[in-house]
Amino acid sequence: MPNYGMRSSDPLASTASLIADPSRASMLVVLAEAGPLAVSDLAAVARVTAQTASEHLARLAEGGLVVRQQTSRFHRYGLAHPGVSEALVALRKLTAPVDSTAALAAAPRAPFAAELAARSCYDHLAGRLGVEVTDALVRDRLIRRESWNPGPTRSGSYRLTKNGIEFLDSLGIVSAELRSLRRSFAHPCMDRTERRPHLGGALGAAIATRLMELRWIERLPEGRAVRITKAGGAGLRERFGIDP
Amino acid sequence: MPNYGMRSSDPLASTASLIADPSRASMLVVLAEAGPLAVSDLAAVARVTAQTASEHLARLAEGGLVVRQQTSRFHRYGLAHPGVSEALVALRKLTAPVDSTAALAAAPRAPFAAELAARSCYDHLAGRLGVEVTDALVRDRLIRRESWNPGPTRSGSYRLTKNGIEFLDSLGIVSAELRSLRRSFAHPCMDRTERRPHLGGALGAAIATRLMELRWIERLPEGRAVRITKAGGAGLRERFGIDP
DNA sequence: TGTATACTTCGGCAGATGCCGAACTATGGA
DNA sequence: TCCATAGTTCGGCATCTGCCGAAGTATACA
Repeated sequence: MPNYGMRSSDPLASTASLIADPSRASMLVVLAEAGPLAVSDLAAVARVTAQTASEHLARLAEGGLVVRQQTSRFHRYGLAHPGVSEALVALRKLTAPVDSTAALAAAPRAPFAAELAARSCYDHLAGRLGVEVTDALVRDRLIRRESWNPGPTRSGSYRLTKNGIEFLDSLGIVSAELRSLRRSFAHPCMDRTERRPHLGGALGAAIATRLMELRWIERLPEGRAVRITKAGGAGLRERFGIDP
Repeated sequence: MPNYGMRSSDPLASTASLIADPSRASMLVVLAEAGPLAVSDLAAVARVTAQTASEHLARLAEGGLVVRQQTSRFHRYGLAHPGVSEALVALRKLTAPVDSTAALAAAPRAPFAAELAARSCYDHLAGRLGVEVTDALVRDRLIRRESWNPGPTRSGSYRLTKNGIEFLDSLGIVSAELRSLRRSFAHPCMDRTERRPHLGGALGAAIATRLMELRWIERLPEGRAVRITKAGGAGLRERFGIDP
């Protein structure tokens, strides 16, 4: 935003401007969801080059939203404090019209079963759809579960295979940068209702985002439910081999 | 922000961008503090012309942050729902570094009494300084208390006198637009520690903002305390006739 | 020592946007 | 009926900033 005539720089506005960019916003969301990440991973998530991601992260760090953690040779950026994700949540609540009674009254009742079957877990898919997509990816050897960094919090990690890269690329998910995802954050996230893991982390988020872009799924105006569209049913059947 | 290549428009980012402009941010803050206001008043607060304010308000309304209330001939814009002010608060918490232990350790201990004496009450002055400034304005007949719209929530209202307009103008606070402030929002706000009213509302916010610009007071990195600078001490003595 | 990898900095381009002057609309009162 | 006031719309300007290619740094490993 231009700064005409000497305006006093408003801290509120400048903080908001850090989140006001789509690339930075997606980075922050993924950091809130998946924990500290490397620059290249965040670049892949935001679909920008490493240079651009680096600049964004520098700005976020200067603004105090993220911190740079130096572990041996690799940097990682993480959210600076819980207040950041709280602010993201508060902002997110403003996206919907939020006239709750009117929204409820206006909501169509028809696709109720589909709503329950497909949910989003903050930024990735959950519910039956999330589990089925994950199962399909494992079944077709597009991702492989690894006990790479076992521990109490992360029960494991998925690794993207070469075929998986090609598959996602054909789906328009990222591009060559996905290589960096290959050895990083794609972790299982236990589903509450299905009692089985679904794909979380940045990879899960990237898939969910892409399915939204393709209009295969649509976020419902209220809550976390997502709806599988007609095109989505066909697409998921054809490309993922699942029958939603 | 440019929208290169076809990026999926992120609702989180676009919501944040509504707050990311200093003019809009100040309008939202004042609306949260003082309730629904007319376009001209908000223009005065943001220090922009009515045209610009109108455009900003249209954007905010389209984004669902404010609503336009039509009362007879005069429009008023107000916050659409409480979530907006909650988001403002959440964002505000991010302005300070907030590494609380480190911030506390790094904070200089010297001007402690001054910190307590001067505080800000969201966006206007509170504490001893707030009360003294208000008293001085009343004493010099620059504002006059009116029981214009008495009620349980707003115990009254201040009205800016003609002398008051000139005084504020000489301080560089607004300009001729302050005329519109004259018949609107400048309400007393009970101070918790001083047990006496200080000047709240948009007028109070405008004064606080101007004192910040003049570097007469400085917001401390943490909390609501403000510090009276050396120049501020002299200025407040000379112009307001108070001895902080 | 040289190479590979991860990241950062620099320079320049392109598009978005805030700002205002001027003109237009709508409403209420002289 | 005409005018005054509040608000909006339009056009153009200036500036900001996100984006990338290219080049520069730093660290580990052969």
